[in-house]
Amino acid sequence: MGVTIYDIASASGVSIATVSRVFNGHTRVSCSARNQVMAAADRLGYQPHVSARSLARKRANVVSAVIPMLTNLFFVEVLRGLQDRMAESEFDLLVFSARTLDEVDVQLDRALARGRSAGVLVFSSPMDDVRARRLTRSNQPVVLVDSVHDAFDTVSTDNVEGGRLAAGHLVETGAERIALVMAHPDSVPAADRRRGFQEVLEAAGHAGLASRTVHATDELHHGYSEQAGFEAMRRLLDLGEVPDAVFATSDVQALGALEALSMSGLRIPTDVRLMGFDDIMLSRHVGLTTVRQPMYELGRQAAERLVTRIDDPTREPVHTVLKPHLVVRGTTVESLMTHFPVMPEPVE
Amino acid sequence: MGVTIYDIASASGVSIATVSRVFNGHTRVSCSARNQVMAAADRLGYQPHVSARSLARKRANVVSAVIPMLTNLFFVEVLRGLQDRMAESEFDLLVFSARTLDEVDVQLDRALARGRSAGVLVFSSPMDDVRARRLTRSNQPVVLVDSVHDAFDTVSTDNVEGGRLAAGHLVETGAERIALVMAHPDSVPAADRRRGFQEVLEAAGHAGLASRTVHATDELHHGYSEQAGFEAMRRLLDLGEVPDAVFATSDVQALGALEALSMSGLRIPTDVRLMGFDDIMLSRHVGLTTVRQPMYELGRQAAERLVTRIDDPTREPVHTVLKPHLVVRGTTVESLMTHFPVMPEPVE
DNA sequence: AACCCCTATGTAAGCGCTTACACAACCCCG
DNA sequence: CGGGGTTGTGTAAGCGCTTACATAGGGGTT
Repeated sequence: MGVTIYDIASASGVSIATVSRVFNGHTRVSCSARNQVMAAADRLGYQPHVSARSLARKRANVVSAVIPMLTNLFFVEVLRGLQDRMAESEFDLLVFSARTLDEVDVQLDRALARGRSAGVLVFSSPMDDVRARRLTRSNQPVVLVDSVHDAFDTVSTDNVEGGRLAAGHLVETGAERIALVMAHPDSVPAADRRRGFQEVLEAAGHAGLASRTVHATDELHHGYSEQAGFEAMRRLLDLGEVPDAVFATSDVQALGALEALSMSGLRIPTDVRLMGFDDIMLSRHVGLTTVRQPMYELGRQAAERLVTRIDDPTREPVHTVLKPHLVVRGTTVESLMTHFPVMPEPVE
Repeated sequence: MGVTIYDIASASGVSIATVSRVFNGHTRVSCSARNQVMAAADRLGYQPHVSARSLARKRANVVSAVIPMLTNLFFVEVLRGLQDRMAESEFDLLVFSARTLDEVDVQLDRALARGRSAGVLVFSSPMDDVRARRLTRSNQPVVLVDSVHDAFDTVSTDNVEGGRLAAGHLVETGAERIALVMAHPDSVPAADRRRGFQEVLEAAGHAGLASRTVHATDELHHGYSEQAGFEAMRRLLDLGEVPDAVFATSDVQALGALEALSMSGLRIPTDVRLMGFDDIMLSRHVGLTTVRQPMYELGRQAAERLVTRIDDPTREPVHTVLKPHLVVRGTTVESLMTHFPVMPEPVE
């Protein structure tokens, strides 16, 4: 059924070792032997058997990516970066996506299965010690994306700085009663964003953020969903005082908040300025001001890092931190508010 | 480094065959032996070696998905359905995404590599005979999604019907000068949509569609991009006559067209009605009228079909055709036009 | 011509698992 | 109590490949 190196060997009059060598470029093989083998392989349509190879080499030519919530477009963008980098390498990409945060551990198990992959990318998953030990024990190269831990390579965005950018922008637009729609407090990125946000606000003499903070809580996604943002915003409005600016710790939440605000008859940005975090594709179309994470780059660099580490598993962990950027659109600046926002952007 | 069945065998005082049997549920094993093995495996942290297993079983526990253009949110939705179904099975999912349509063949090659996977899902790729033969020769279970070919299982949407729905809606809204933004003519789904569209238009006595048809051409994506839609719309407007309704064969194209229209100072839907096809997430937020493909379901069913076929490779190919639905929003009906559209929808 | 070294190749031992086959122990029945 | 059928287990032969080691030539050197 399948053409094996034995077939090629007998068809080209050499031993299987030579055939194998040809297909690995490895050792020196005479030109004539190489040609014979190539010709035979071509004629018979030989393809090396992937599993046999991984077994013999003790190394898979696949890497795993564990991604929570493919519903969040953030991950889609990151995934693209990942894909693009991986396509350039010898590795294929196994995607383990989790519908809920609880499922992450299940998928992590699948991803870590022995012989499964040469390395693992873990996205946006809080790294408690239990999980970290699991990763360490698996004895595989690991790269964390959008979360940080000393023991592993990490690629993430400077979330504190992102929070600062957001606060700076809102203050500049003259906002007074600034509110915050937070994700689940366990989310480290969200906590960091808040920290930077608060820091700048306090420095600018704005008090009372705490009383205007609501948590988007949905058990499944740590608050990172439109629904959760919507509900959080409703709760915020129910508090009585209408804020004149809202920062949501992610775009999906901001979109939910947007719905809630406009349902309450509030005008954006006249009555309330609104901004998010990430800059997913949608935000451009909706005209949402946000802090851009270089998502594609996050994915690309993570892939890069993993490939490097697979090559040399002994080096010290490297922590890459990418800079976020402010992207000002209509939800904070009246003059930028158009129903149909900007020009299509060519794809990265 | 790795715990093998040999370790478990000696630790539990049985032979490797018994250990293997325990881990495959397969043959009858005595309760006591089973317990011993389980205990030892637990104690030593045994995990079966994935590659060794595939090699011995002659069957991988992985399936491949070849997906063009993860930039198009359509595929993201389908991918989610796929993922969800696969998570329920024993199979893990290898994702081969292509940046351009040309890359599809490259990725197909990787996906078809011998021993790589138990089956392959191919998305939205025109099936010429060359490709079909490649797939057949690879001798693997194959399921086509969003494209059709007699020799394989397929899961797709009734695109002709979708085209009819679109035309019906536009005619109903009283449109007179109806235009079409097509994808590359090689795209079978787009051609089908056009066919249904045209059919209804002619039946309703509308002539001249041909002269109001432009092709979104971008070499890389068969016209399925915002940019291509934008440019096509510009060309359409340059023709002189301003249409009062435009149907684009996909939402991404429609979004590009939307930009072009509003840049020309045309009001939507007052001056020009606009609709797309797919109903990607974005469309809801932008308020784009469209014909909804059940994308998630497309993915799920494709996965289902593949799993079934892997179980029984001999059965006749099955062709599943899902029904599209009209989704009316603000870009065709004035009264539905709100700046910030609808309530967040819970995720499927 | 004896020596050494280098290159090209072959032989065979795995990699960790599945599974056909053989066999021993046991039970039921006549 | 012996024959025939279970049932549980072990032995060993792969699955298709990589690779350490051995070996056979073929120079080049002294």
